[in-house]
Amino acid sequence: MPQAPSTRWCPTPEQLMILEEMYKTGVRTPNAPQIQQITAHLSYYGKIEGKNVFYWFQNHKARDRQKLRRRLSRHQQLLQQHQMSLPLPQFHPMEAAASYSSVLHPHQIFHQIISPHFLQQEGTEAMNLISKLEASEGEEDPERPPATCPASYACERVTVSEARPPVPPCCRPTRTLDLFPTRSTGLIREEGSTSKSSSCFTSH
Amino acid sequence: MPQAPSTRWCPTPEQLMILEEMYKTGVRTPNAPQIQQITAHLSYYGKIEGKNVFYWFQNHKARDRQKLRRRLSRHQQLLQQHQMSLPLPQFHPMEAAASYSSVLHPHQIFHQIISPHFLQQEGTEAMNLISKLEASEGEEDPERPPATCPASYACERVTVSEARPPVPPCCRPTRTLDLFPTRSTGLIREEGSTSKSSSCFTSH
DNA sequence: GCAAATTAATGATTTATTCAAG
DNA sequence: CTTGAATAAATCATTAATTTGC
Repeated sequence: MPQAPSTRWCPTPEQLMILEEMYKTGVRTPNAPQIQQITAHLSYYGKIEGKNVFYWFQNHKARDRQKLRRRLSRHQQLLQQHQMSLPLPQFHPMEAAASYSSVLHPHQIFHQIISPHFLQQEGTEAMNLISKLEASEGEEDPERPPATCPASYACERVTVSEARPPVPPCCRPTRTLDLFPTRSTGLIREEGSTSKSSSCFTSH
Repeated sequence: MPQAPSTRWCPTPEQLMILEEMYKTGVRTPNAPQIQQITAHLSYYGKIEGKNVFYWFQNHKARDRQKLRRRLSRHQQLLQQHQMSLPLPQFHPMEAAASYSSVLHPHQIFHQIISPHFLQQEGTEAMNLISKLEASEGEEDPERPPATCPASYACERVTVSEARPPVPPCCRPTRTLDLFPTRSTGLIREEGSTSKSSSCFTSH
């Protein structure tokens, strides 16, 4: 492949890595001299112009903000939805929230089966942290030798599993799965996409 | 108690299969309700808690990224060797950092070069910069729907594109899983969609 | 073949960052 | 400037694979 004209800058992995490092370090809107300098360094790894550097920071910063905004609005929606009654038969708050907008991919989430217990466990993580901090009494989960639960985020203790016997490996049903019904999908996007978190819905 | 305590969750093949399917489909960071739901379903196949699901996605995602990064840096090295002929006037920290392989220590790297005057950015100058830098063709647009990938890591331009189709029918266990929908959104960013195929399927 | 010894995977924790709100 | 919220990265720890000596 003769390599098309290549109308625009295509950062090499090294360049990208360096730029991201700088971003992490705090660089956001480098001024002309800075850009020059950066460009000079990056040019070692491949063709690049000052404007590329400039645009990169502009875009990166903007997209970062955008990402956050999205997360935020999603989160808010989630909170809001929690207070409303379920609009649709199968549309749960979380789904609605998660699937929302900007990304235009309303997909998400496996709704369907949402069992009743769903709505009651929202207490979660806050509780977790609190109990953790208070070093209260261990409730369920007698045997949790060390650190008890999930550190920061994680999760809520789902008690769902207790509804069913452990199912020793040898007894596992093999045929099984019946899974999720489908439709929705997962959310994708990237890591942050969904509203955040695995926890936290307790409003704050 | 003859039975060893078994300190950590050991996913059953079915659970693993389902989780991987979900991952492939795009699920990356399920939020609490989603985790609950997933947990509820998976609990049918064996003991499992919400935190296990949470951790699984965290780890899987992280290791996927890690894998990609590793591939990338290898690629970089190759590229570098190509350019290695260029004499270096002086080896700057950033270059050194960038050039050395996978696990680089992020912090510290750029501090020296940048910190000093770098952080004193002046917002207003941005516009002028464009002209200065000769930003002739106004391309990039800061706020753009994430149709593509968020500049951030995103494009770590992986050359390995592996947009895989939703779920190849042929690979689905016949009567078992019925997994999900599968609709790929193709959004996945940095991590390729692949999930590792786990080795744990056998035995258990 | 089969365990003890090693090594590879991967579950679980901890630590650092990021942006925004107060 | 500090704190809140939510990770992602780094790291620790255990389990499963495998290799190896008999």
